[in-house]
Amino acid sequence: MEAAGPTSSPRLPADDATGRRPRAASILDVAAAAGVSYQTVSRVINDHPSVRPTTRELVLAAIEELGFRPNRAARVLRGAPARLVTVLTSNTSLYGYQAALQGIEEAARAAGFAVGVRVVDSALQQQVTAAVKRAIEPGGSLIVIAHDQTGAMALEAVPPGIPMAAMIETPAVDPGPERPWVWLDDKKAAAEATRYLLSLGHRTVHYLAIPSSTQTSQRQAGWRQALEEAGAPVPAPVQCGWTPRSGYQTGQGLAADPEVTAVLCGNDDLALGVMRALHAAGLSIPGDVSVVGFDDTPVSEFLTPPLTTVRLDFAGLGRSCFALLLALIEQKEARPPHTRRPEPELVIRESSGPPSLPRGSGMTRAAAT
Amino acid sequence: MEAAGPTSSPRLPADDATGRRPRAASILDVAAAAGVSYQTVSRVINDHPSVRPTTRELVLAAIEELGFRPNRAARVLRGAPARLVTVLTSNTSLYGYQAALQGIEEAARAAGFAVGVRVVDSALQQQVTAAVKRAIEPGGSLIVIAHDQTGAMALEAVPPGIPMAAMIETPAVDPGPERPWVWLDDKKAAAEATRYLLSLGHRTVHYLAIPSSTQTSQRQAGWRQALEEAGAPVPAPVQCGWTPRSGYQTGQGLAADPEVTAVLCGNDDLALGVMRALHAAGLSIPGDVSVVGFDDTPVSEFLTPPLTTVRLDFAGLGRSCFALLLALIEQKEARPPHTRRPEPELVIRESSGPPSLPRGSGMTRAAAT
DNA sequence: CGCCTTGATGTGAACGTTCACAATCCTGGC
DNA sequence: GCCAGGATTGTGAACGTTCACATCAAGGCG
Repeated sequence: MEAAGPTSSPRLPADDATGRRPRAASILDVAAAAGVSYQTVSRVINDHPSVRPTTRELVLAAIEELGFRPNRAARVLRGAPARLVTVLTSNTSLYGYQAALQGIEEAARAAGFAVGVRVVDSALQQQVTAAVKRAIEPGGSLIVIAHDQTGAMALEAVPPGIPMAAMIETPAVDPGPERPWVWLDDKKAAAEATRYLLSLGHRTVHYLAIPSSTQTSQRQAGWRQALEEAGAPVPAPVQCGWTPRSGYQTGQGLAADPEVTAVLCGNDDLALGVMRALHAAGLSIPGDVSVVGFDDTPVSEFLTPPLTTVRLDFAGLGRSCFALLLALIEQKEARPPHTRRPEPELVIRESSGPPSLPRGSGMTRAAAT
Repeated sequence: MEAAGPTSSPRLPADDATGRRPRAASILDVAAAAGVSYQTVSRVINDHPSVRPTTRELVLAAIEELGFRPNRAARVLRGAPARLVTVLTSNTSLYGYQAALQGIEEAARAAGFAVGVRVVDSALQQQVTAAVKRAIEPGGSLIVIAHDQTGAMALEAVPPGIPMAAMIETPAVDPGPERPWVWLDDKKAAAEATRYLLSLGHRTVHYLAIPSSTQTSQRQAGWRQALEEAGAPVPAPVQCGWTPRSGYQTGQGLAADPEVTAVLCGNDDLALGVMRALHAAGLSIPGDVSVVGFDDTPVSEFLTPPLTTVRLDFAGLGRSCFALLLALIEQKEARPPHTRRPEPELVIRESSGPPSLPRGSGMTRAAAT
């Protein structure tokens, strides 16, 4: 690390004798070196068919020697697509967002696209609109992560005509293939998780909601539907934030309510906070209360107890989303590829189990009816 | 979400009647609308002093009306700095990297810079060098996150002359202010955490190392130094990966070794895995083994038990790093601002406590001298 | 009153690339 | 040996911006 090595000069913009950064080699420099016209060089770097093989070799050698790389700005100025995707998101640290970004980056890199990130953190439509406008570059494209209110507003604010795809919350009705939108079907998954908890013998399941761009998310709708189909009582869903702290605060309330024996949390961070609060209140998991999360973050498997959760492949969704965008840009068939949607999957671990009624009776404390 | 709203057309690149995207307004359009020359418009958007106030108003009105925004590509082509920073990193999901990226993004956004992300995932110098070359845009700048081998290779591969700053591992000796490098001094923090554990009465502290770009990281050196100064035995450090799984696997070995009563982990994810393994082996934390991590990730406070850890402000470091880069680019005084380094801080929670010798004697099993 | 300075504005050129079109070179058929 | 016609190569222009320089009006000053 501390070896001075070959790069011993301080990294300052001005570098050579003239005090100017040495201009990068251009197509003209290559042309001169190869003894051809600049247009021939252009043809070579664009794989135009009618270049004599010997000429091509000549040019390629010159390119190699001069370390030539085409100037992206010039291409874009000329009207070429910039092979750039800017990700619009309200957050970069929450698991779902971060994993989505990772998936997009992977796919974009594989396709030779540059990736930009622009965080939009306002809740005011006007400011969001302005931020979206700033994010639009000539020749560029957009992916909007619209898992929340701000994201949905950003999606709304994207003007027509610019290549775009979006990751959205599960919609109530399929918007149809002409909308460049992808999502994970978490309604089904929420229902499955709820049915699973009911099947363990719980009388009902309480739901902790993460913020949503809609009044009631499909995640919540799936939960409700499963309860109703089973004839179980439907408790009021509890509105929470995204963070473990939010789950912790909510969990303190749940701990005091002996009716609560099973909790479905809108994400794993909430579940983590809930488990902490329950544990601190002297309740055992899953002995007294079962806790199920959403996401399957990398840590969930190693919590105490390991968390039962619905795995959501946000990285895969990000890759799909980019694939959709790419198809749109390249317009192969004018029909979006309708990429496979990664299926959510319930991962059963140790934070869920049969109830021991009345709660608290089990191994922890004496019953109190 | 599903409201068709004002944007009812499918988002396809071709949009208006001609099938071409409508060209964005240029400086010439604005000039025509305002009845001045294009150069005057250029002067207005660049805050050139000698424009008559009335003229300026005229131009600004035209800009507003046409929704004009200067074409970045054209400016860059002309030689202007692109106000673009590309973050080179080997990872986007690990906490330290992700928090650093977040900090950089915040600072960059505040300064009106666009942010690019480029993941370099090879361990081969040649491939890393090629990736770095590809990441360099005329007029652009670079931030290298060099917390690991790949990052250090990338840093090495950045040619002189392009504006760059880097986040590095704590160096053994201060490289001096002319290196545009920032870091968190985790040597001191590691020593502090180690002394803290010794002060609780532990005979020694075991260290689980995350991968490093150097043979022995300063984090590890701080641990060793604290042990030596206290005259405590120095166990062989255990090389681990980054993930909870890696910590879990290592933790299984530690659980079997009755000598181990205090473990210092290179990051919180390792600590999490270790705690899981110890717990699974029937050991109590901190009763049998104390566990201390590094990072203070958002979940650490809510683990069972809450994790004692060294808080590292990667987001703050990212902001500092960008500030350094910006100073370099703007060359105010040719002296880097020597931004304040966020200080690591030991956060004592419940995963650490006095030992109960011999291990397992305390409340868990019978003593055996 | 005319010269010089200063402020305000306009014109030409250049950044690096690709498109449209023109020019040149072959190759083969007759 | 000549010419059609494809293959190959070259020239001019344009993308949107800013720098360098020219122009023009107005004002200060001797």
